[in-house]
Amino acid sequence: MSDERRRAILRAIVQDYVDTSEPVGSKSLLERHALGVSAATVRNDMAILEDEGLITAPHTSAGRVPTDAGYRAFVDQIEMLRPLSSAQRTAVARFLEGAVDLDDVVDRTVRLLASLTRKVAVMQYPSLSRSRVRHVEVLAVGPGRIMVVLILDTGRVEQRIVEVEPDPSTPAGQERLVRVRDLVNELAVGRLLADASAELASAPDALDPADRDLARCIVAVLEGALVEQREERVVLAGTSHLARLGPDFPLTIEPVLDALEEHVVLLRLFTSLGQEGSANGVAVSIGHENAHDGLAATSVVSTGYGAGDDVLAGIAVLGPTRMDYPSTMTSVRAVARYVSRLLDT
Amino acid sequence: MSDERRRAILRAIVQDYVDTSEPVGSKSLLERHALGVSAATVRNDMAILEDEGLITAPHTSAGRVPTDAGYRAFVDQIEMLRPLSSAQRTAVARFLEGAVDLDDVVDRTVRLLASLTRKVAVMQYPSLSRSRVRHVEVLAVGPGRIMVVLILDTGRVEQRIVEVEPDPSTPAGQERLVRVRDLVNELAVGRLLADASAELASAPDALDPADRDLARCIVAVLEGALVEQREERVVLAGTSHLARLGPDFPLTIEPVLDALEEHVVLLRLFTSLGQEGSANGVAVSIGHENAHDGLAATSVVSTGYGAGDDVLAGIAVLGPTRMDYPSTMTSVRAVARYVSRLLDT
DNA sequence: AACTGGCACTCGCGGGCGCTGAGTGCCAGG
DNA sequence: CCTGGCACTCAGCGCCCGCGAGTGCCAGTT
Repeated sequence: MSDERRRAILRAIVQDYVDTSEPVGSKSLLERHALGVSAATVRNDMAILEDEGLITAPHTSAGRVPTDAGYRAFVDQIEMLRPLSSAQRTAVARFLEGAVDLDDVVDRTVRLLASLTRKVAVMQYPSLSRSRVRHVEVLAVGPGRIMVVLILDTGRVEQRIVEVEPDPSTPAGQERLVRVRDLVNELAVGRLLADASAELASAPDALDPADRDLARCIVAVLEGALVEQREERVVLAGTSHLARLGPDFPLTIEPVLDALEEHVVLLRLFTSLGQEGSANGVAVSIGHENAHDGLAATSVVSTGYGAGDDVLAGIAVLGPTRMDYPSTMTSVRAVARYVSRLLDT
Repeated sequence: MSDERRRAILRAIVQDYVDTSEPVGSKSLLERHALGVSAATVRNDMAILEDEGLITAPHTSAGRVPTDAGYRAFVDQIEMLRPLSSAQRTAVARFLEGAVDLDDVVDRTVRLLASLTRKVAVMQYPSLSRSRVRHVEVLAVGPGRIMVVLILDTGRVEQRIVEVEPDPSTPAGQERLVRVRDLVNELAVGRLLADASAELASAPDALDPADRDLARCIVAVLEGALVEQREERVVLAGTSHLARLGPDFPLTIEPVLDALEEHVVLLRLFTSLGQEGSANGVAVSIGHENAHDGLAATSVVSTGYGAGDDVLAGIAVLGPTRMDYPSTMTSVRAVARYVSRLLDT
């Protein structure tokens, strides 16, 4: 029956522990929060919370500290996020305003988020698979080699050089290139990369045999680019904030730094974004919930961003499990929205 | 007159301190090194070395520790570097062998160097200014816009989209593009980017007026790419090794992490490479010698690499000033040589 | 049944104390 | 110019002890 109160106590413990970074005991809890009960009652509830595995005592006769599961419960019961303060909001807008190109947007965004949250910020470049084709260009470079250039609406440009038969640098070859290029553009422009790729799969059949090989080759390049969405670049900032991780530094910071260097690991942070964890559109992964062992002492707050409705890529913040989840979630969400709006133009 | 002996003592102090990471005293020095003199003599010499600012005592009645200047003197008197052990050599070769493209070479190299030295490795992508032009392509993308693609012999591809008058997508415009492109290629292919740029500066004059604007435009793009050599990408690995920096972590690691995030700072590490500090071709920057304040507690060992004789870019290792300079220098030089050979093919 | 006040118990943390040992500077003698 | 010896310093370590925050449990109240 006192379930509601126990939730409140858990919430209070998490808040105090985040504030003070010291284990919190029944008495000091009452000093800071006006729960309507006595210390003894709080103690009893704490004992129950400990049985449930939500909090734990580092030593006998010390206060309690939330466990990963405790933070999880705390995060799950968050219903609404306060919006950013207006001062912060203008700071965000101002900082992002000056960006000149895509690289600059990403760079500024990730730095902004890092300094806003005082944690490590991670940002994925807009995903190829979710962006649309703006133009495909094909050109001959040297005998027997062509270059395929793919321009996407996010401003990304991908190019690849491939060998091809027959020699495209002859006049006849040139003509063929133009023909195939026009066809490809007609079919692909304006579509999602994935859709375009599917659409084009059947394209070679519509051509006369001489052109088929060439077209297949171009399609293969597009598909290659699609597959490489996994190899997306990831940018990060604010690693120095890791220095505030805990008192037992060297042990705890080392695996984290290692993890941050593995781009594969970083990209995996964003895989679960489809599900949209909380109702707020922000996903939180706490401590051991993280796939990578090196991140067992950290939590990741992530969300997606993108022009319009499409989720192009992910953006996240990484910090100690002992973090101010609500405000971090607010910051991540706000920055994601701003950058989305920015990319929309 | 005992100058030679004092040098030997300094050398011994540096070696012992690097090994033990504890201040070294006169007595323990004699236990590990067969200098032909007594402890008292060593003490006297130490006092002199301290007066010269090469060593310092953290507390009264503690041993001595080398200062930045002490390390400098130590490094300057190194004459030859031992080559890599054959086991290491095969490990290096094996690790780099599997690289599939330029990105992979850089990635593997920097990781290799980090794990070899157990320090942070920093590597600059091959510099544009030192690489040669392989091909220039120009194509119309949409009305009034052309795309200039620059292919370099290091495998890099740079592209830029620019607005141009008159409209190049008309048949006449197409012809113009081809004409100018052929001219540019004729003049630029095979040259260093810088040379090509200079050569092309006068090119527009040789064309009839209608083509001039277009040619100027292309030249401007080339020059833009040249200027951007400063914005070269830098890759790093092994940041987790920073955890072994010193006992007073948070204070010392934080500014270093910050510095590592500023690519401008990292690039500046390589500016002095022209001078070729030591006779070994490896440059060392110790503690406060570093331009950036955040690196005051670290030393940087750097050298250049590149296909053939040209120095394309830099590669470096960053670690605490208390490091094994000779072996670090050996590793850096060896890896630079291997990667140079690799790029030469 | 649920809450409260009280009580006995635990134990981490910080301060004070004294010893030890490595290290130093200096001096007188070879 | 080097050496052995001597007196001095002081950081680090181990030890002890008291404080105080925190706990669990129990008996009493509502």
